[in-house]
Amino acid sequence: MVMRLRARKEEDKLARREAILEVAARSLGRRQYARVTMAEIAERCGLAKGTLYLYFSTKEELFIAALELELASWFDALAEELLKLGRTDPHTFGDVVAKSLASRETLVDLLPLLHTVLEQNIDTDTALRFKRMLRDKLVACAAVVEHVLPLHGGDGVRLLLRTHAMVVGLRQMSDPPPAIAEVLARPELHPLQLDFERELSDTLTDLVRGMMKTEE
Amino acid sequence: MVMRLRARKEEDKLARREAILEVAARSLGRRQYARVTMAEIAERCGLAKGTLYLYFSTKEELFIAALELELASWFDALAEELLKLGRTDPHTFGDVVAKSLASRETLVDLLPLLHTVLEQNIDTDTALRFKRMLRDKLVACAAVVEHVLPLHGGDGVRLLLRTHAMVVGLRQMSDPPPAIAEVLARPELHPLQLDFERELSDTLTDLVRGMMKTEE
Amino acid sequence: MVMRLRARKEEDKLARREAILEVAARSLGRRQYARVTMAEIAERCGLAKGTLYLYFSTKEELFIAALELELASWFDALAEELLKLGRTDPHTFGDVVAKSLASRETLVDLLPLLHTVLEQNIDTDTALRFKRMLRDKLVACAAVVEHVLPLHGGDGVRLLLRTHAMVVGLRQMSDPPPAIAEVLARPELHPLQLDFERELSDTLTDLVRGMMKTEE
Amino acid sequence: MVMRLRARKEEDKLARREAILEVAARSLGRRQYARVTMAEIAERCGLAKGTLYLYFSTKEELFIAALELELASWFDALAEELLKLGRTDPHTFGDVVAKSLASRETLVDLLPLLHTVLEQNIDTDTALRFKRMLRDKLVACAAVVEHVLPLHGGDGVRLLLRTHAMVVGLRQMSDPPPAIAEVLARPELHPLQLDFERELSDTLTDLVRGMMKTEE
DNA sequence: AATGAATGAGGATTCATTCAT
DNA sequence: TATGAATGAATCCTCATTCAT
Repeated sequence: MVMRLRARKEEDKLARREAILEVAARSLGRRQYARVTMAEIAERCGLAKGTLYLYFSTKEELFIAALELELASWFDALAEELLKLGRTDPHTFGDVVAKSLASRETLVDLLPLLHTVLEQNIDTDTALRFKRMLRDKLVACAAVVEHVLPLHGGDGVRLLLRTHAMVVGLRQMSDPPPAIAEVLARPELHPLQLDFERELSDTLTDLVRGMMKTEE
Repeated sequence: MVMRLRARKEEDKLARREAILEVAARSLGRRQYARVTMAEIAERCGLAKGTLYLYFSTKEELFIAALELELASWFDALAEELLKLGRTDPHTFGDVVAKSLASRETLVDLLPLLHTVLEQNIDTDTALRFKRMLRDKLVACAAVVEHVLPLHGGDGVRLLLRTHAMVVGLRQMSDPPPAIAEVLARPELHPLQLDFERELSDTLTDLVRGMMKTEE
Repeated sequence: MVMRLRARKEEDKLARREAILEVAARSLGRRQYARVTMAEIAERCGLAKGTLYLYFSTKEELFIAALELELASWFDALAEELLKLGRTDPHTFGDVVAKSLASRETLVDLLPLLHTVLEQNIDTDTALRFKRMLRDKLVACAAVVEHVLPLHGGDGVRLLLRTHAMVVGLRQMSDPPPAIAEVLARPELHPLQLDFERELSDTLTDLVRGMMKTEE
Repeated sequence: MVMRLRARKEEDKLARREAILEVAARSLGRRQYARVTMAEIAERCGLAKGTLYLYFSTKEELFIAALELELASWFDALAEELLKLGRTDPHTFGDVVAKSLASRETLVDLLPLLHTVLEQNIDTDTALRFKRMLRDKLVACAAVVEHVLPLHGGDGVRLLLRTHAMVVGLRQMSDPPPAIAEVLARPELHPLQLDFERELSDTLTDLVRGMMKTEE
């Protein structure tokens, strides 16, 4: 990813902004946030360090913008997919959600940052904007969820928040760094191994089942 | 917490070790791992920085040992409590587990570190020892879980891992730093607010309900 | 101060040049030179950063030109005023000079830069031009000074140079940044507080008295 | 100046502290404060950058401490010298003061920093401590000045403050960087050349004369 | 002539870790 | 065993200046 031209037009600048966001998200991978340096991102972008700061005033702003983008896009995609699905069952629902998340590696990498580092270093305005976006998308998507599953009122939001929590926790358990993966490969440690998509799907299925049962 | 004496005997050394672990765990709180410095821990212990390195060879070893301690103790306590409980229902189970976790702040603070930073910086031996401990406790506790709840075989382990995942995710969502808490206090952002214990309890209840054998 | 039009004619360019100089001088205030950025000056001018470089090839050139303007204008004004005054006494002289400087904040802000930063970063040509201007004005003004005060030959120049030195030193002592001003407000630190104009006037009065021919 | 040993004893630490201060002051010379880097000072000390921060928490603290040291020592030395002198005349006084300052290059280099950068970047506590020291020394020295010269009450402090101002201004005019010195060497610019000690001495002589004259 | 995006050298500061005492 | 002074790599960010448009 090399960008040499000057982004003079507004649309070029937006494009560059997004390009940076994508590079940043991909640079993170499963690494620690602190290990990703602005210098590295800049280099991968083919830009100078200073240029990054033309687009984002701090490292945190850069990453929260990346998360914002990914998150909004995921909510939209999920809502659309569920809408196409129509009335459905817990198993299918779990599958669809798990698959949509498993295919969005960068989102899943970014998500744990939110509470871990980003929220500790952003200003009120940024936080407010982000949280509002989150709330809007969440509520909108929750309505769709309640449309395709027979849940109690308010359980759409609840289910999505639980999904969020589950994703953060599961991802960390299912995708260890190579050194740990090697250790986990030993037969006696087999019970500690998890497949992200499969486990998320199963968990959601069970969870939805449990949330529906209450109904009667 | 000030320790000035020399720990000459083996038992003194162990006591000091644990004292350090406790201080470390409490020092973390809801802060970023990177923000907790070895200097700070040393000072709180009333020890010199160098002394910490007599007991733990790196910062990561120190924190993983702290987690190990907390985790083992929790598994044991939970197993015991469930055993006392005997055959039970999803709701009670959820309550018991949630309460036992909510009362162990330090464990809950430490848990997210495991995959986020600790596993990225420890050597194979430490990892192996930790994972083995985890497996042992997990399997033992899972047996108890399957004893008190009518689950399918293997679902005890599964439920505990899901609980682990849930705890990591939920905690981060339910205990934001003050600046974010303030933002979340706005009425329109109310849906994003969560109470850790209550939400964990409810989620586990629903999850267990969904996992239980249909008792036909 | 916004300038949007293109400066096509030579006179327009000169006008713009001076407009920039004025903005620059005013931007400095009592701040550190390093804290005044070219970006800030450009913005205050309503110009782009690059445009500044069409008029001045470095930041230092810009500021030395600003100083040059202020200084020349001050010398001229002072000479004129003294001429109007005619033969006078030390006290009146001190008053007049002090008042004329106190009313030229930007000059007084700019003056300490000369030796502190500007002279460290300008090329020989600029230095030569500046120094020649200074010499010319200085000598001319000194002649007037010797006309209104009974000084020994050569003491006009000497007095003006001493005034220059005094202004630089006094200004820094009499106009501290707010945080320091607050500290100085304490009663026990009262002896360290100075009023620029008053102190300059008194000092010059005393100095002239000491330099005057003993009128035997 | 290379220091390799560890300063374990309090007195060693103090010695090292002062060694650093001296290196810092000497590193400044007639250069811009911003051009002196912590890295350079560290290297000249034969220390690591981090070590500097064990002794001074910021660059500003380092330089203000250096100034404090020099200033206090100068006031003491001057007071002592004047005391030895006993009742004296303006000319001798000017000579003594000028010589004592001319022999303290580092003090004279440091002095202009006080108002230019240091006071813009220090916290209230440091400022207060510094100003109190300054006041104490100033008042004490002023008493001696009034003892050796027939001045009005309060004129001792006034004279010393004027001296301070004069020093800052004169030094900058009398010791230009080489490039400027070369320019000033031209015959027509001769009036702009000053010798620090001589000019300071003469100015003080005249100033004191003027301050005494008022008397009658 | 004017723009402003891009540059990139540079600098202060932090902190886990080492090691002389 | 304990200390804490010393280390030095590492990182974020700034800003004067350039240059493609």
